[in-house]
Amino acid sequence: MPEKSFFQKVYEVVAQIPEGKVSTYGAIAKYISSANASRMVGWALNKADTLEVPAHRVVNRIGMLSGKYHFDGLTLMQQLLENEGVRVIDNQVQDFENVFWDPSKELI
DNA sequence: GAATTGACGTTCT
DNA sequence: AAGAACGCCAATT
Repeated sequence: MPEKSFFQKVYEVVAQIPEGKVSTYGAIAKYISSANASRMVGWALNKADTLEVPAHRVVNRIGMLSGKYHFDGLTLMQQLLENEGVRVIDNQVQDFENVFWDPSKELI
């Protein structure tokens, strides 16, 4: 087995984000490659469309649902988060610090 | 096969 | 303080 690719690591981390919590592209990217390869995280999630990856739990650093346009509906991402207990108003996560899930701290 | 792009973030000017 | 440029890895054209 070759080493896990960047994408595969992204899937692992994102898949472990607990309900009611969200993470950021930068945090995940930094946790994986120790560099701000945040764009690749977005790419990975774009390809992860078919996979069972909670891409809706990943937002940008300001807690904004920047990738909501990649979901079926314009409010699907927001609805998914609200369904998990995350308050989202106008494509922005409320209490972002409170629901922020840092892989480098929470994940082993 | 080379150039461009892509759900972002940091750094330089 | 605000805006522009660069960096990261992989995929698409």
